[in-house]
Amino acid sequence: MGRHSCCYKQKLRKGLWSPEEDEKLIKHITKFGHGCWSSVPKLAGLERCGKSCRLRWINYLRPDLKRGTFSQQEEKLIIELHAVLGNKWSQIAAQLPGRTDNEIKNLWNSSIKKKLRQRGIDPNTHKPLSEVNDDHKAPSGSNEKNSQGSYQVSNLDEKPEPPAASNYPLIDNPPPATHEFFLNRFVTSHETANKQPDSHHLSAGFLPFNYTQQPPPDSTGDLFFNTDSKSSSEMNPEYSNTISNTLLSAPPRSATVFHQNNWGSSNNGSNGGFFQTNSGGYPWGLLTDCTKSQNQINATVDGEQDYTKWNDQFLQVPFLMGKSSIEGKPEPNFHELYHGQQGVDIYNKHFQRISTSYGHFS
DNA sequence: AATATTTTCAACCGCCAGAGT
DNA sequence: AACTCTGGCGGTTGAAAATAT
Repeated sequence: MGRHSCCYKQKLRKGLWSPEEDEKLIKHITKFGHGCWSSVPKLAGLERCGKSCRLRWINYLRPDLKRGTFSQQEEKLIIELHAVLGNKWSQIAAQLPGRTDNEIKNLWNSSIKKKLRQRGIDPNTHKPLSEVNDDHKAPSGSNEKNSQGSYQVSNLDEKPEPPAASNYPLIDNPPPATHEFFLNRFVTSHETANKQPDSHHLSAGFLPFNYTQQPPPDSTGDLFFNTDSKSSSEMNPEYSNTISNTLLSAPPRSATVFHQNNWGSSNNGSNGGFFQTNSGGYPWGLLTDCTKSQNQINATVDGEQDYTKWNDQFLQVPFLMGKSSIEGKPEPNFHELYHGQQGVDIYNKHFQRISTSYGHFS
């Protein structure tokens, strides 16, 4: 029953990765990108399944991970996001640059949950335990529900008493838990991203980074955000369809393999380009796909494949989820925000993948 | 110092959706 | 339509590390 095919293969190593395996994987991806993960083990000389390689890279080896302990600000943000998104770890991770969903999930399960309970908050509902279970009397700390039905959480590392010790409220003036909250929050907290002189902005919200101007005519792999308030039908589907494919990987930040200069402009020389193709540079990420023959993959190795590159600015600015009108736990609704209309699911999917990818690689 | 217990977190598992055949 | 393959996700496990006794 339904085990992943890779698990059937014999002689595949499991368990912790050795430094030698790490080195092989790093060398391979640094040089060739991951392409199709299922082909990585063979090409990299690893006795692992592709899934294991992917996980090792995403959660541990990719160079843009922050590592280290979480700051109080990060913990606070995780709690806020969890209150709205629930256990959508990948979506939460998308808002915390350099952090992985696995890392956040571990933090939540090992630490934050406990802290919240100690402060009388049910970590599942984010309501006082007294409301969740009549047998539990919530402490008279700083986490009481306010008049709007939300609660405030003080610094979780502080002792619950006295209430005045609350030095960072969870949400200053907590609105209902909808994505409007995120719109408001991030627009203000990242407003500098909107001050780029050449930026185009969304009227209904924002995507806080510069967009490409127009895709170069010969580019096939560029990310293209049309920001001229056109409807989705006006957005060139040829380019929009490339979004998910171009955002799966990021270049290494290591100075030895990554040069900012190669990222800044589109390959037709115009400014404002985010991604660059057809101009050599550093292979990273989705260089190949599973539909290519081995010869084509080899051609990639020889440097004939288009490379997708990330703009460093993009990597540093959090992505934003769109407003959702769905009641209860909302789902990101990118196209509604972005295009002002519904029914273009592909944009939603792209958005989610972008958001996730951004979280993974920033 | 030795042992027991608890915590951390890297990795795995199973499921799902999408794409391709 | 049914099947396979793949990537992605959230839940869970268990070895290693940290802490308590």
